[in-house]
Amino acid sequence: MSRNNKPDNKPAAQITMEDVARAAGVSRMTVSRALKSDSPVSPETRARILKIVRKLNYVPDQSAGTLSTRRSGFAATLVPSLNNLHFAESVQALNEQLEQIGLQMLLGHTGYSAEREERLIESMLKRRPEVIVLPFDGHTPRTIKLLKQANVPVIEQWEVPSKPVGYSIGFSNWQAARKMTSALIERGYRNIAFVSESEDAWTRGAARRAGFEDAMQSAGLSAHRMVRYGKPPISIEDGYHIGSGYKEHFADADCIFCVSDAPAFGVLSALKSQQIRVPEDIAVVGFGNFEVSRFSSPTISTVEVDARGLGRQTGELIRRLLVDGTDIASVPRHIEIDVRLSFRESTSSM
Amino acid sequence: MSRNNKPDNKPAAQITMEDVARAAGVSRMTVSRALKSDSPVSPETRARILKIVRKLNYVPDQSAGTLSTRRSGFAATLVPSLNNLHFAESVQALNEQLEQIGLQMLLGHTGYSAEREERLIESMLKRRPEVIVLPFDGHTPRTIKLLKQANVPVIEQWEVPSKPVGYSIGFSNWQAARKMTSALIERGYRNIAFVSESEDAWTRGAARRAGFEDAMQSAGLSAHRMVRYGKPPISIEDGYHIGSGYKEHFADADCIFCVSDAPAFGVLSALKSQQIRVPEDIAVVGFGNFEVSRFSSPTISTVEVDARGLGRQTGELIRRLLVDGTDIASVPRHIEIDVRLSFRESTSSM
DNA sequence: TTGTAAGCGTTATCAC
DNA sequence: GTGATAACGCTTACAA
Repeated sequence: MSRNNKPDNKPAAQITMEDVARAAGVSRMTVSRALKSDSPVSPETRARILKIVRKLNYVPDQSAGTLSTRRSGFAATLVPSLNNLHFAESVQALNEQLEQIGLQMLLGHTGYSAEREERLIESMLKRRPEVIVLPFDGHTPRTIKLLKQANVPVIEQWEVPSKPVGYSIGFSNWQAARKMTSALIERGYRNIAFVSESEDAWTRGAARRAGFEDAMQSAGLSAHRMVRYGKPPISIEDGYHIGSGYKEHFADADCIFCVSDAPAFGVLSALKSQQIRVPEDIAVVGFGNFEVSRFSSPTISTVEVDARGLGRQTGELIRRLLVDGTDIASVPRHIEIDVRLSFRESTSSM
Repeated sequence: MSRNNKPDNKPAAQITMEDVARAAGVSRMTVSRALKSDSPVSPETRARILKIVRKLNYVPDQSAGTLSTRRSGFAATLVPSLNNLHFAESVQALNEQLEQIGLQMLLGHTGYSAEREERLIESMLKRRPEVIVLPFDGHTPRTIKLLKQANVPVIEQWEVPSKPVGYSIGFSNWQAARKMTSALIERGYRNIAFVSESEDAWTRGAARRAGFEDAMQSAGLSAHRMVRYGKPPISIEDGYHIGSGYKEHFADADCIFCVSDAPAFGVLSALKSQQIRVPEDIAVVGFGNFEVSRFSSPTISTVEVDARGLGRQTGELIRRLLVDGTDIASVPRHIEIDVRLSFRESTSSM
């Protein structure tokens, strides 16, 4: 689709370095140097130039700079969805780091779709990002090819990829869910149900589900109580809907393990409105440690994941990879994010 | 801070249009035309060129394109914080629209700081955005100057600016809070307290506070029950903290009106843990209609704001401004977003 | 410390 | 329908 700003389709002339140079009676190069704090320019000329820069409100055109230096200053960043405080927080923390490094984030959301991810990457590559950050949720073969050909560091987040494209930062969702499930079994729960999205192929939600199944089967228990509902990201409302079907889904269950805190809160809400007591009648467990689960009543047991920390550490990894003076060979290929189980009021201690 | 990818500091050579042209036995221009669907190229040559493009995995460098066409394809977008589902949803909705128009979002968060906003705008202007979207929370004089000089459409969101820089889309926070307060008074509440951030100068939170005060005073009631706590964005946890000081703050109040749903949920949680009944002992009201307030118990009365709709309509406004074929003079300078009061269980109907 | 010249990779423009 | 040439605004590399 074509765009224009002016009816006559001629963009307004911009103020260029040449204009500043002329006004200051120097060459473009001197202006260019005056704007870089570490370049050799006499203090007087620099002062004079900067004064003119301010007077003319000159703003350098970074497209031209990029073309010349072959450094875009972009960090391509993909998230599954912003509509999830976890991802939003990690993006915000990462963005704060990027600003310090002098990188501008290019943000896109995949909507948990590998095809959308492929399109986004394709379009972002036109901007020549210096690093690519994306969630590990399974990529298309073409995505992987594009990533490798981009010839810049690739960082996969939120998982421990079996076949990493480049760097990775995260934790094993399978392990985490398995650990929580085992802990629940240890606390005496036997008929645990699992709540997750309906279309979660390749997502980390599916890994959690598999971890749950493995833990149950290893303990000789049945993992047949599976409720699949709602497209990713599964919401509070989806959880409420599921919880409203208590008799159908959970009549013989003693615990409901949800793929994230959002549906856990919704399930809790639905159970409450049916006068079903938590944890006396049935326990509810989430995943992610969203703020809401610390203040609901009862508070929700969950798997604590430090989203801000993940974002911040991603930024630090990028700094080590891109900023001068680091031995790139010494940078770890994977950074493990700790998760811990947090038992609160929605499960009984038994 | 300087960056490099390679130890030798020489970026890898990229595949250029020239490479494709050579392989296809045509000139660069023909390749360029073949890649634009609406340019005149014979079907055969186009097919041949596209085949080579795919084989070489050629990705055009948009920096060069931008330099030539003077169109960056960027939409600078600022939000106060992503750590707020409202903003996150509006950003996501806007981003979906932008993709259709063929614009790439440049995202930054101001953290409710006018100085940060100024720095962000300054840095984004280097990318020559074709449109600038930002929250109305009061700008520095320099920010306003920068915005005007940018010579592109500016869209302020979430308020009805008294002195708009360009276009605007939103609603009057003052009016909305005033309306809710009046409705609460009509329902019999007299000693209403207001909960808001501690440092909210220039923010929309302050406008809500002022609307509350005006409504109280107009009704001959005292607006002295003000609790200010937590930096923006005020969180669930801040609300919990405030609610925990029930005796200190709310002993003689009959209703707590919170500047957003997040602290309202926190207040509710704290009251519950002190065995204070809502709405029997005291009512609680929020602002924004976050998902959580529809599923808490009791459900929270609030001012409904359609964040996704605001994002979507911002995108539509941009389309009208930038896409060919629209008479720009016919585009409204302000788009009003409807808000409605939603009374739920946390207030009694009286 | 400053300047000159030659690109960076693309597209607008004008020929043919 | 296709090509040659000249920008676009900046920085690298080298010279003075």
